[in-house]
Amino acid sequence: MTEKLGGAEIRQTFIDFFVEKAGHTFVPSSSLVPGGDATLLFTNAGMVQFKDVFLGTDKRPYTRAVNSQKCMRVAGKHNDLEDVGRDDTHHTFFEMLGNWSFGDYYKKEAIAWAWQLLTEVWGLPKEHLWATCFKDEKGEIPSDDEAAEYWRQQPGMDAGRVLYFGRKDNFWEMAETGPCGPCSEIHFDRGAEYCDKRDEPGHVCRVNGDCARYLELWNLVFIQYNRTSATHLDPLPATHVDTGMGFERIVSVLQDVDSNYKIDLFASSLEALRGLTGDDEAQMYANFTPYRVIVDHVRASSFLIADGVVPGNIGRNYICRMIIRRAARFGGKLGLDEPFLARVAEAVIETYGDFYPELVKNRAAILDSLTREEIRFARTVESGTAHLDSMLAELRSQGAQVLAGEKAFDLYATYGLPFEITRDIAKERNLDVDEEGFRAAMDEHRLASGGGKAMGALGGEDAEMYANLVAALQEKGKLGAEGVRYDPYTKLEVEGEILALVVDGTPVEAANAGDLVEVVLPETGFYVESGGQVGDTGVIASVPSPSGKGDRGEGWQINVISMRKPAPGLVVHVGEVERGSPKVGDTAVAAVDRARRKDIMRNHTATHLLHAALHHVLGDHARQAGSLVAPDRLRFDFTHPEALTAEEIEKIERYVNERVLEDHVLKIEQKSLQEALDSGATALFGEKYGDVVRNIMMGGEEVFSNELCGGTHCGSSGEVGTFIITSEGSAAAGIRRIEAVTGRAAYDLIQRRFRVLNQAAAMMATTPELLLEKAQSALNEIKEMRHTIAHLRQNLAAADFTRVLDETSQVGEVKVLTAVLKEADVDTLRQMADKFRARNPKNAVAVLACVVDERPMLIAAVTEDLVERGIKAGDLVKFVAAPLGGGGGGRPTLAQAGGKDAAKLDDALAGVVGWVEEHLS
RNA sequence: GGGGAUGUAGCUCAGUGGGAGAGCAGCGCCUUUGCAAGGCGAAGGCCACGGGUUCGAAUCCCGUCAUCUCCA
Repeated sequence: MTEKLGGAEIRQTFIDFFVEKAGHTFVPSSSLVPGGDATLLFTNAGMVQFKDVFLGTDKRPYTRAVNSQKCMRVAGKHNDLEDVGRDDTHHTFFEMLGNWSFGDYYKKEAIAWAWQLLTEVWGLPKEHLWATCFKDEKGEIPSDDEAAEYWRQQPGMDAGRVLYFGRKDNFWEMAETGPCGPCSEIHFDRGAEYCDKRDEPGHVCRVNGDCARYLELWNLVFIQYNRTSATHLDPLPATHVDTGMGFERIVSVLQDVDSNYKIDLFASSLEALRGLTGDDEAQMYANFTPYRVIVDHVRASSFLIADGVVPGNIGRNYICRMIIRRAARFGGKLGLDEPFLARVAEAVIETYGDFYPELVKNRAAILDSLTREEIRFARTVESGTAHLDSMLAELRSQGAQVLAGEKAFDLYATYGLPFEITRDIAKERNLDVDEEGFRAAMDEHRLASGGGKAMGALGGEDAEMYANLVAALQEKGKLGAEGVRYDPYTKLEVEGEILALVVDGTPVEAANAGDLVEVVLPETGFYVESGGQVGDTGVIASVPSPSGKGDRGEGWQINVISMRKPAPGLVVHVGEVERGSPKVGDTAVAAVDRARRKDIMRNHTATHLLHAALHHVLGDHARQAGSLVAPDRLRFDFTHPEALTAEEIEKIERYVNERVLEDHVLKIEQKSLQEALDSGATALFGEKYGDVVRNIMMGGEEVFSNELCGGTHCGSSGEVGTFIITSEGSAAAGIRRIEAVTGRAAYDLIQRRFRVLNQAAAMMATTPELLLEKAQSALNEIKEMRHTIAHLRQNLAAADFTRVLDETSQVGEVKVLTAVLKEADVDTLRQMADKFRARNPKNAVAVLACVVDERPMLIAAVTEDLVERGIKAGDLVKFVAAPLGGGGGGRPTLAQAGGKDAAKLDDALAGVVGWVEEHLS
């Protein structure tokens, strides 16, 4: 090692080595969001984007590849997020360097190149390198002597440094079944001084040991088997190489530093952070954990946001939030209470932006999302702390010392207050928190949330049947190597022989009327649901044979209701047999429902226009996060932090309609992914593209829409017709959803709205233009009238009341008033009762009644001195209401009741005097 | 996908089955040399939405939606 290489140079020399020396194609890192793999939360290894190549369901135009893949390892089976940053080796986000052979070179070349790169290009001392090979401890799988022999042949490699290990270390499997094979690892001996177990008696440093002296640098996987069961391996016809080298680790070795966090790639982030805390280097290393946590997490979240994963409360978005909040929390430990993560993120973008341009492109979104999340978190902590305060106050009043773990968990699960913060605050007040109880409550919660069933089954068990079906048809020459020819773009109607029929998952020779059947044709124009665009429907019908006129009666018809791709190369029409009985070998015409398809095309083209409009009106951060293109409507989810204003919605709608009226011709081209991206096309994260992509552009000279898309589109934007946004709302935190209609649906909507408007205007005896004013004045009038009526009622009731005020009975010195005030409502009764008590502050009881909607209502008022003598308004009013079929209650001095039968009101009131006599003590 | 919490005046929130409230902001008048402020007054509410229980629901029950939050 002469001169230290920078991290960026190390990455580049790796790529250049394989591109220049060995003819590899450089393949850019795929998104952190794995395309088309629902079993995976994040891309966690270099092989993710090549998985289908190994499985044989995807082909690439190259057989040798080299890449540096963005990876996230967080959550998943082992949630070790809390540990990241506490040591020098773990990361949430990291890069994985790899070279790949798809049925091309194998062990000999892979080993030789690896050796050459490490020792000659990077100049690692040969005597410090060790290699491991596979030897089955069960003796069932052959040892990989071939690889071992190649290792021994490398210049400067000593045979004593080639070791064998068993399945755990040196046999690689993608899953319980599928491609697998032995692997070979290269380990680096950093020297005895790196051993961190020197104090442990009996410790011996060794490869695959447990101390820090030996580092696994590079894993070369040789895929040569297909595992069909736990005990059976078939040799593969073609063998592959899959290698992976943890980037941060190799950089730390080449730069000779004792921590992944001391490599140059973290330097500017740490420096930015120190600029905020004021620590010097020594102070930082003395308290390195918060620094490591923050720079790791900011790097991870910056890359996530660049790939469209904004902080939120579900799935990937939630992970992003968790990472950001953890970083913010550790910032607190450094005394950083104001939002600061964006400052660190700037350093990350600076460091990584050259190789990962998505960071630069999404700079504003990254900085903004981080700061917003920090603010949100601060708010959460503040309100959580308020809850904690009241809990601690209660605790203290009970003289307790320890806050129950359950309560601490409640704070966390319900109000988002992290346990550590709870503990710290409690500590400040000399109180303790039951951590064990907290963990127990957490486990219980995990169980209650139904852990584990989040991942749906992927690929039905019938996949094999369909794969066999394709193979059989290809063997018979009925299908080409590519399988069913699929062209939804130019052919809406095709004619062909029925190649297969499947009913209830079994291939059949013929189907009958009423059967739900899957139909395989040599080619089809029916679109299969993809990229949000729903599949086509239509009709498959028999073609009368040219000779016989008589088969008309034997003709059959299948109504196609959906489409699917159950296996690579196979497209099936799912439909119901309407009449007749289709047979394998029959000639058929498959025709897409054209009107429906045209509606879909309008909506899809409109979706692209909408996407462009969002960029134009809201900014580049508004990116697609989901889409549905159906015949009757379109739905579009996109990243945007707040609700749209009415003006924004109007602007967006106007922008789309203007582009429609300008009638732009759509330019649709097939080109390489790189070419498309270079031209500025928007690649949607989560979508998966082969190397040749379909690029759709609008705008001629000034392109305003440029997307990769496999969907079907109008010839020109004018065909879309009117575009109307029907709703705007929230789909998830940080994600807004717009629904819209076009063409026929838009016209129907307009017509319906016009009808309502016209009818409403007619009803109000005015014109649509003046309707708003008229409605407003009518509402004002109604309000005024209500006031007036209430007022008049009160006056009437007051007059009534004055009339009956003196018609009281005496029970001893107690004055008892009962009256029915016909015009009153409950409010008025209450006022009257108050008035009565004001006039008779002592020794008075009143029961007033009215009738509302033919139902009796009662109010009883009792002066306070009588309450002490046993006359309670609640009891009294209950007594009166009972014969009316009701009940009541309230405060001792004022109570209210209702009943059902107003006719008995007088009788019921007549009982009041007796009741008072009885209860007065 | 599942658990918990919240939804009341423009804002922050109180209100445990019977009169929908407070503070702040806004409006009017008054006090004050001015500022800061103080006093008085009026206005502002489908108590998220939809069902149910009840004589009676902001309040209890069920459902929906939205926001916050945790687990996966």
